[in-house]
Amino acid sequence: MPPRLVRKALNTYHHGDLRDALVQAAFQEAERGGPEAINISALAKKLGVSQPAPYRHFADREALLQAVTAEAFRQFNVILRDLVDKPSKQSKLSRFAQATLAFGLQRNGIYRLMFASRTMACAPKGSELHNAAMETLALLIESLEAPAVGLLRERQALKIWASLHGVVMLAEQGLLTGQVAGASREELVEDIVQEAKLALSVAMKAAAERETR
Amino acid sequence: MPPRLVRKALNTYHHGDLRDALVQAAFQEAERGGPEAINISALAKKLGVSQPAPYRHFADREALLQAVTAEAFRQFNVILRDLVDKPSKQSKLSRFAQATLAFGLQRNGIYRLMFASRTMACAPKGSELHNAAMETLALLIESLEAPAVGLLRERQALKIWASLHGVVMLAEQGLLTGQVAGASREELVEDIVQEAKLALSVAMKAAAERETR
DNA sequence: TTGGAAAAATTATAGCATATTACATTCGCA
DNA sequence: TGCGAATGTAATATGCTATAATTTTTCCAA
Repeated sequence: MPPRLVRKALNTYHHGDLRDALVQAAFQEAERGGPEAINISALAKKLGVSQPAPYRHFADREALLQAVTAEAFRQFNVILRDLVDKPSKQSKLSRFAQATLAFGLQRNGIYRLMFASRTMACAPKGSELHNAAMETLALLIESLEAPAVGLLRERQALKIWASLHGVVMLAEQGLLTGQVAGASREELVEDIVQEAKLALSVAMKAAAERETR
Repeated sequence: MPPRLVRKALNTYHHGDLRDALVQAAFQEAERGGPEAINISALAKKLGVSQPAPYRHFADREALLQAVTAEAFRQFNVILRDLVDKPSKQSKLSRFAQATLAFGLQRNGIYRLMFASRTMACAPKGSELHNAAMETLALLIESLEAPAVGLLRERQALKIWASLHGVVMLAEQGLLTGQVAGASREELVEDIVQEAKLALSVAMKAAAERETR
């Protein structure tokens, strides 16, 4: 992809790079109020163009949401990649998990766009969006730091992913009762990490025994 | 609650029981297309009343969604209650978990209304809606069939709830890759159940040892 | 260098959904 | 029976998505 040239808007008739500006502005809105907060008309006004102008760049609202979601995954994956690569006392998995929790809670509008909107559900399997999400999963699998034995790693990763996602969603819905049964949400996530590690090592051992038998 | 009298609509000016009819009709729509599919105007037309009529019974769209969501939780809790009480070979927890998965996938529109919409997130703590959700959690805790030791049970229940919710959501978003890493979604859920039982018993044993020390 | 097609805006407008206001009808009880 | 509360209607405002027809700008090829 060649870098998009940002042209100056001298005459204001042509914006310069409306497409990118729309994605950025929509991202901000979603950060505040989630997917519902993305409003084509409002964005157009904010960027100083007429209401129909955005439709030059996106077929419809959903197409804009897709672009914003893809951008969100890109940012999220960069955060996770840095975190997984960084040396640390804690395990990679623990860092991945805590970062997901933090992202899900602090940037919940964006998180919902990524994991709880129709946009993702409608993204077909080979799409850029779906691939971006699979990249997140790949990072999780990597952070397990376990050898590939059948599909044990992948399967465990999916369970962890589901657990983390569930914690974020339930917390945001106010269904994780205030004290989270005597622990913070971070402790709950740490629990999940430890249980998962245990389960994975047990499963690996069992697989190894089946092998030698 | 006294049973609501259903009056016959003779003159068609007064519907008879528009409030209830709206909730039922909205429920059907949500079952098909999720929360987004609930459309006040369309419901009014379907029920043969004018567009503003629904507003006699619900302050706004969100109020109707709340009523539908409460109804959904009631139905879900009845299903779970029957299942948990019914004698069976499988454990109560396993039945609870599989039923949640089945409900979440087969009646996904309703499920999203209950667990992935702004409606629940906005329900304050003492509200009917929040209480209905807490009743679901209580059923899960009961299905653990474990003695109360501190808040271990409750904490484990929250983790299981999160996992199940995560599996449903990821599956619906197409993020549980086709084969679910070599297993069906049901097997994945059974994994979760077994891991959780193990973790709970380990935690209980540890707690008991701390006690006697 | 310029002329014309493509790209990127604009104005105007249609359509739909939520919601409010003012008015009409029916119900049920004193 | 008659009056107030409940429930409905008609008319309308507002806001958002989206399209059509038109205008302005860009940029490339002759």
